Amino acid sequence: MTIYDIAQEAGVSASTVSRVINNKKGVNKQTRALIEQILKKYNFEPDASARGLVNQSSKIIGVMMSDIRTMHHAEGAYYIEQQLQKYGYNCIMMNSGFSDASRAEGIRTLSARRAEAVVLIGSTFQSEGVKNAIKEYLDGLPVIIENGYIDLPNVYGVLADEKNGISECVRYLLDKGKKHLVFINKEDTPSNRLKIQGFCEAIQKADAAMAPNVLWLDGEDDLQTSYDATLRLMKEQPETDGIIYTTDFIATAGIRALVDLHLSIPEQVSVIGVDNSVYARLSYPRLTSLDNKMEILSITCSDILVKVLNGEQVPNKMMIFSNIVERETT
Amino acid sequence: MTIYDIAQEAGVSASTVSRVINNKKGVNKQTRALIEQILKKYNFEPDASARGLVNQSSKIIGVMMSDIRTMHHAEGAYYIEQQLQKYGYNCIMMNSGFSDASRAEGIRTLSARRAEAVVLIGSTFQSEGVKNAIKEYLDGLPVIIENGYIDLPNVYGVLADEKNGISECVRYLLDKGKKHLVFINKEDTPSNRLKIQGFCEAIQKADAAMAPNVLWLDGEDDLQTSYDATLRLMKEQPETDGIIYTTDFIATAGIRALVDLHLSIPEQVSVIGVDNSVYARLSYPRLTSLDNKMEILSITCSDILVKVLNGEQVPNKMMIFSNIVERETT
DNA sequence: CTGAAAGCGCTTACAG
DNA sequence: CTGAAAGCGCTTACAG
Repeated sequence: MTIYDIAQEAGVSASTVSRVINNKKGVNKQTRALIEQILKKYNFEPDASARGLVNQSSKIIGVMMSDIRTMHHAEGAYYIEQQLQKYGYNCIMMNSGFSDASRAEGIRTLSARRAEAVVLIGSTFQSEGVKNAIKEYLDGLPVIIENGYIDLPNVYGVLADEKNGISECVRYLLDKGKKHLVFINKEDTPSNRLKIQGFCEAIQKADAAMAPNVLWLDGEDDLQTSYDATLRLMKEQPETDGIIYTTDFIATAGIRALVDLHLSIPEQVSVIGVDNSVYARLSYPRLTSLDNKMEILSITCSDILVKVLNGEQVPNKMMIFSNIVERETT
Repeated sequence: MTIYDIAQEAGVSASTVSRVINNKKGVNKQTRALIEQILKKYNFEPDASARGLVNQSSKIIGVMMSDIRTMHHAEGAYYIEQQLQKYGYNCIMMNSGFSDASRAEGIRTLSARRAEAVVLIGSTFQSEGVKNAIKEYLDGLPVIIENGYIDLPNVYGVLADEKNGISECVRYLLDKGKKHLVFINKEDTPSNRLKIQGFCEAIQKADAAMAPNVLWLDGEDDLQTSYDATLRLMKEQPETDGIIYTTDFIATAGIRALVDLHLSIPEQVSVIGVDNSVYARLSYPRLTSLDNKMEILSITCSDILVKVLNGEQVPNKMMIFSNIVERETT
């Protein structure tokens, strides 16, 4: 069913039907009513491809993340989609995985779809490969990165200040009288590197003699790996009295190890996670966490995107401050 | 940049460029090489809208869920997208919220986009409103519902057998010698109704004199509500020795209430959740859970969708069996 | 207020 | 092996 079928049944031309569909004025009242009635009768929807073609506007936004099963990515995608829907945009979701090749491929697809903007969710998009793909396929198109930034005129970044956030965590633990802090990391991402940097700087500023103690997890099963590593840590370095985990998720497993070792939390060992996610609330004991404000980050991304699409001026780079949410583990 | 620009630079017609782009044979080797080189030079991607228009195929699948921030919905969306990507399809993600009106609106949009199929993730899409929207806007188009079914020739459903699953949970607890079971529910969804039905039937089959004890939670904050309700339950009905929560998520909060009451788990009270999600593993103690096999469900949905798109014959309705995964709470 | 015509960017018989 | 032409379903000046 096309606009011509409707036109024929109404005894008018396609032009008139188009005018009615698009609510343009200058159509006879009777005619308009008749056409509207026929439109409704068939639940006719004009073909978005044809419309996009003639209007040179796809009304499509590409939303790319490594894996939407990661809570934060889903959150970002949610806010973006909800916000853009209001403006008549639809979102193509792309789970890119973690390789630059597949990300470039996704960006290419988005270019073929004539997406009007692209949102990249996660700090891992901050890579040379992605930068090149943007230059090659997304020339001039607005690109927003959630918790990341790439130095290109058409790229906008909204970042969480995790580096200072972690530094604050260190100072907070030191203030509580803790002396032997460990940072437990997992995955080498720009975001995690900043956290480690914040950890090391704060330690060294507090006591130049202290060597920052950073542990890298390595294994398939994040929870099991974190549990095992924490068990080992407390055996090999029993003086440890404060642990910062790079995410709440792995922190919960580490806490379980401490509980199983009958260490009292926070008296003997304090624990801090990152994300202030639902995991922090579910944890036993409930987990103190660095809130990197993903919700605000996500909403800010949406707002910026809408502004860019409306041709408004926005800063290329913004930072949202993180803060500590205290619970039972400190 | 269009196919004509490429054609001009190569000194050929658009037809030939199109042939090269689509890997059709019958193009001079030299010409093909030249065109390919120019294509690469500009990173040219043919406009998907124009292609879709002439080919009468959008290569777009609509993926709709109430809220992708729900872990299960994200999982479903992930598998669908990954699977379909292999076949050249892209997915439009729609967070429909919970009202039939906004769902109908989303389905309408998908129809305008000329989506070639629609996937609905979650049992709540099993409603009259959605059924009507499908009839009105998606006539004949394949629709797959994850964990739900609607009786329409073009609708396919893959369901989790949660009813029997919960019955099994009841029998399992009774076998452990538990005598006073409670089912704690949240939200009135088709899926939850089946769980309650499974609970009641199993109780009454075991002992016709026993009155099934079902509690409905009501409140904004799921975790807090579940915590409070569990506290109250144990005060008012201290004989309770087995609780089944409708999801792992709310179970974790209930467990915390039991822990705070210094009740020993599972000796005094056994607990079972549903979903076998990551929450069950994070819970303290670790939560026994009814695995409704969301991953298999999601993968099965993708497979069915691909088959339907390939014109293969598939059953309209399938059921995946649930089973209990034992952990520390039983 | 209305319609014929051109054009958006592509693909595909058809003719050569 | 190649190109001119028609057509996919729409919108929008233009003329009346």
